[in-house]
Amino acid sequence: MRRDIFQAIADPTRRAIIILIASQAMTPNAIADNFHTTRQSVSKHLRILTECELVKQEQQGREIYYSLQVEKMKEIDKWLAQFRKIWETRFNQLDKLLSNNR
Amino acid sequence: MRRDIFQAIADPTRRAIIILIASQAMTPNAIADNFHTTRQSVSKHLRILTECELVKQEQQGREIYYSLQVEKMKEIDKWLAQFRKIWETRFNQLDKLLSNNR
DNA sequence: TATATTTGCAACCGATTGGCTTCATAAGCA
DNA sequence: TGCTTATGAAGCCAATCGGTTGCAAATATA
Repeated sequence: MRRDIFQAIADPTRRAIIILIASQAMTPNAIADNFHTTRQSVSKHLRILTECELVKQEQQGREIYYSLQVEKMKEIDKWLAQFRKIWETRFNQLDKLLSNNR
Repeated sequence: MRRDIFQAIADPTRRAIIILIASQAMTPNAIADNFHTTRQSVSKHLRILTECELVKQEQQGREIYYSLQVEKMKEIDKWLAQFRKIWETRFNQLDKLLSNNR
């Protein structure tokens, strides 16, 4: 079973969950209230997000609070970095071109 | 059929293709040489990448050169931006905490 | 013109995905 | 001690995915 961060953020519901719990920890029930789907389906998404360490749990009585492990998001940022170099170079070239034609 | 950039980069082969053609345009045959898969399978990946505008084609005789539309990658960067804010804030809080304990 | 090369597309197939229902477990509450 | 609430796990199912083979079209080459 492939379980990497890119596959995790491929699903729109999971991306929405990530945004939802980015600023505050939430329980599965509270998260599910925000979607037109069952609590069990959200639970499955949370398991996937947990497995690739994008999310961490904190038990509090019988409730479990889920929150984003924002550090993990840097992995995507790191992957993007190699392209950022390219698009910055292209921008500079365009910039130079515009300067020469002034 | 869902066809967004996040689903496009979910597949490891597609991510490898993206990196491969990031610096130079390549034909499907040349791209397929880099993978342990058939040319048709690569062709299918290229179609998906084209459909979500991550890649553009340039016909040259009977050959078609594929290259990365690096601008499109900024969409991921834009999505990441909202989390970048959070992890920078956390870093600053940690920084402050360290300063206070100095 | 006949042949080879480059490519995309359609059809098929097994594996995976995302949702659902059902059930088991554990914690709070009357 | 029952009853309710919060949650995860298992099993089912239709849809999708990624790969394969086979074929057709267009371009280059002899």
